[in-house]
Amino acid sequence: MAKPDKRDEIVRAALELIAENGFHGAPMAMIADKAGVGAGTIYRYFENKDVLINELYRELEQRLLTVLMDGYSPDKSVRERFIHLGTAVLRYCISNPLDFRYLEQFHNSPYGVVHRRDKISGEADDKDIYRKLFEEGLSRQVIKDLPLVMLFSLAFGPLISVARDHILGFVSLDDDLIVKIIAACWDGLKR
Amino acid sequence: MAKPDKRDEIVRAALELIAENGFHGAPMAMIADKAGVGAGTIYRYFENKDVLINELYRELEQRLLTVLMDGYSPDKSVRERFIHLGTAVLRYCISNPLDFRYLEQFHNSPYGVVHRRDKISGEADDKDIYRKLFEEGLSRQVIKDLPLVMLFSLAFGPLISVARDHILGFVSLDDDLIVKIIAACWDGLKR
Amino acid sequence: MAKPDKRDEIVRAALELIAENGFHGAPMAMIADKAGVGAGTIYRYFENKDVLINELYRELEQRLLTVLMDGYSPDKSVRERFIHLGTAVLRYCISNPLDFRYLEQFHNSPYGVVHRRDKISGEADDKDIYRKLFEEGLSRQVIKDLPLVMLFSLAFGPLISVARDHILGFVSLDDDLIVKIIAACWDGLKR
Amino acid sequence: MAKPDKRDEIVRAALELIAENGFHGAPMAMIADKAGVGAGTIYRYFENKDVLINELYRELEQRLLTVLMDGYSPDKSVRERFIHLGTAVLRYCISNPLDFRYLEQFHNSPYGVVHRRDKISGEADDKDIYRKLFEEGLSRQVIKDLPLVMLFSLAFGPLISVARDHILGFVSLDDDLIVKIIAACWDGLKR
DNA sequence: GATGAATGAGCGTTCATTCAT
DNA sequence: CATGAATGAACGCTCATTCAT
Repeated sequence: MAKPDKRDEIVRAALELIAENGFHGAPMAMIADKAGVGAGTIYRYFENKDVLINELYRELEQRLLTVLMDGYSPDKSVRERFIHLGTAVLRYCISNPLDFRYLEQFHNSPYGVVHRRDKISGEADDKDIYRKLFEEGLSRQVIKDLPLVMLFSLAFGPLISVARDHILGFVSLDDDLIVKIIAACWDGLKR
Repeated sequence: MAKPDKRDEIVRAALELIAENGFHGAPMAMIADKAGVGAGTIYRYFENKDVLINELYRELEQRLLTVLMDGYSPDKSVRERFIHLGTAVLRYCISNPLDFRYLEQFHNSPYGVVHRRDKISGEADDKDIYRKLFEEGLSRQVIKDLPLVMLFSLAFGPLISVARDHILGFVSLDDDLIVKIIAACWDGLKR
Repeated sequence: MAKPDKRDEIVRAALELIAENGFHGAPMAMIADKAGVGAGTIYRYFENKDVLINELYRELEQRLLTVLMDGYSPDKSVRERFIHLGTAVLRYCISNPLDFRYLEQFHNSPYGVVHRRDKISGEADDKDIYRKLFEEGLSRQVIKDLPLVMLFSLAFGPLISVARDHILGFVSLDDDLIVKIIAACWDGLKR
Repeated sequence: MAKPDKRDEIVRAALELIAENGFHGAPMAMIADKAGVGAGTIYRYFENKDVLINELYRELEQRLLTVLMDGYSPDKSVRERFIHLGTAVLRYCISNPLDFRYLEQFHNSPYGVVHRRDKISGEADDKDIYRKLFEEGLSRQVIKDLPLVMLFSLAFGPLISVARDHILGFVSLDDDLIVKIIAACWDGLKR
C-alpha cells in the first residue's frame, strides 16, 4: 500500500476545492497542486476523477456516521433518539461546512442519483440507523404512517435546507434554533 | 422579427438536456442539435450560455407562480392557503418533472446562490406569497416563531425532497400521499 | 444601378470601423449596422469583404490623388513640387485621420502586398506623380542616384511615420513642423 | 523542467506563421501543428496567444539590440555611430526577413501601440541608444532641431520601408545600396 | 513509486456569407 | 431590391488522462 499520506492530501485537497468551487471548478491539476503531489500521482490512488469523487463521498459519509453514533443509545425513546441524531447531523454540518457542501454537491449531481439507486438494496450506513428508528417508530405508532422515503424527506429536507442557509449566511444557527428546528421536524413526523 | 418558434425550440432543448444531464452535460452544440438549429443560432436569442440558463429559470419560475396563484384565495385561513400552495407546488413538480429537475439544478449551483442573494431585497414572486403567508401566520400566532428562512426550510425542504424521490422512482406519489405530506409539513410549521 | 446612397453609407461605415478597430474589429454585421442597412445588403454592392476592403482602398487613394493634384504645377522646380506634394500628403493625413489609419492598415496587411505587386506594371495614380517627379529629378541630377523604390522610401517613410505619431498623440504637428519635416526629407533625397 | 526544445519550436513556428500570414493568419492550432506539438502544449509555455505574441516580440527586440550593440563605440562621432547602427539594423532585417516581418506586424497592430505607450517612461533598450545618440547630436548641434520622435521617423522610416521592399523583392539591397541609403538618412537628419 | 509535460477532444463563442421572405 | 435570421466552420482555450523519465 502506498503511503497513505499522499492519498490523504489528495482527498483533503479535493474536498476543499470541490466544496468551494464545485466539480468542474476543481481540475485534477489543481487538486494535485493543492495536495502537493504530481498530477499523475492522483491516478495511482484513484482510477479516475469519478472514482476519487465517489471514494471521497464514502469517506465523508463514514465520518458523519461515526459522529451520529457517538452517544447514540438504542434504549432511549424514538423521539429522544431522533432528536439526538438530528442535533448531531446539524452540528456536524455547521462545524464542517466543507464536508456539508461536498455532500450537497454530490447529492445534487448525477453521482448522487446513481449512488441512491445503488443503495436501494443497501448495506448498513447512516441512513440505516434512521431506517431502523423510523421502522420502530412506525411499529410503535408514534410516527406517521408514510413510506420510509417520505419520512426521510420530512426529517432531512428541512435540516439540509437550514444548514445550507446557515453556511451561506442567510441565518445564523445557534443552539436554541437547532433545538427548535429539530423539534419542528419531529412535529412533522410524529403521529 | 424572429419566429419565436426557434427560441422555443432552443429553450425546450436546453430544459430537457440540462434537467437530465446537468449544466455541463448540456453543451451548446448539443442544445442546438436537439433544437434543430445551427450552433450560432442560439446566440441570436441569448447572449451566452449563462443568459440562456437564467432566462430559462425565470420562465419556469413564472410558470410555477402562475400555477400557484390559480385558485389562491387570500380570504382562506393560513392553514388552508398553505395546503393549497403546497399541493399546487407538488402537483406541478410531479407533472412537470423536467421543470422540477431544472429548477433543482439551478438552485444547487452558483446561479442559485447569486439568484437568492439578489432577491434579498426582492420584488413580488412565488416566494413572496409564502413570505406574506408566513408573516400573517406569525402575527396570528398560528405558526412557530422562527426566522422566515427557517420556515421556508420547514415547508419546502420536505416537498422538494419528496418530489425528487417521486421523479426518480423512489416513491410513487398519489393524491392521498400528497395530502398527507403537506399536512405533515403543516404539523412542522404550526405552533 | 442601386441607390448610391446605401453604397456610400456602407463605405463610410467600413472606413470608420476598420480605421478604428482594424480589419477584424469590423465584422460585416457591425458595418451593416453602422451603415443602417441589412447585413445582406452589403453583398449587393460588394461581392465579399475583400472586395469591399479593396474598393474602399481605391476610393481613398483616389481622394488623396485629387488632393495632391490640387495646385500642382509641373512648371515649378523639382524641389518645389516635392514640397508641395509632401505638404499636401501630410496635411491630408492629419486632417483625415480615418483615411490615414485605413490606408496604413491596408498597406500593412496581405492586401497591401498584393496591391503593390499588382501595381508593378501600374497605371497612373498618386505614386505616378512621384515617379515622374523623381525621374525628372534623376535626369536633372538634383536627386540622388538611387532606385526609384528607394527614393519613395526616403520620401514617404518619414512622412507616414510622422503622421502616425501625430495621430497617436506622440507629437503635435503644426505648420512649422510640417515644413521642417518635408525639408528634411528633401535633404535626404537631394544630391 | 520542460525541454526548451518545445518552447523553441513553438516560438519558431509562431514567428514563421505570423511573419508570413499575420496574426489572424496564424491560429494556435496551426502554430502547434507546425511546431509539431499538441494544441494544448502551447499553453504550458504561454498563458495565451497575446502573451506568446508579446514574448516573441521581446525576444526579437532583444536579438536586434544585441546585434546593434555589437561593435558599437560611444567614442565615435555621432555620424559614425548613426551609420553603424543603421547599417546593423538594415543588415539584420535583410538577413532575418522573418524577424523583420514579425516586428513590422507587431508595430502595425494594437500590440505595437500599447507597447509604445508603455515605453514612454521606458528603460534602456534598442531605441534608447538612438535616443541618447540623437540627444547628443542635438546638444552638439550636428542634427536638426526637431522633436525626438520626428528624428526617429526621419531615421527609421526610410530604413523600414526599404527593408520591406527588399524582402518583398521590389529592390535588391547590396552593400553599396545599404551604405547609400543610410547616408541619405543622415543627410535628412544632419543640420 | 512518483512525476509533470504532453496530449487532443471538446468546450463556448464569433462572424462571413446565404437565402427565404 | 433589401432584409436579417440562420448557418456552421473555425477560433482560442481547458483539462482528464497518459507515459517517458
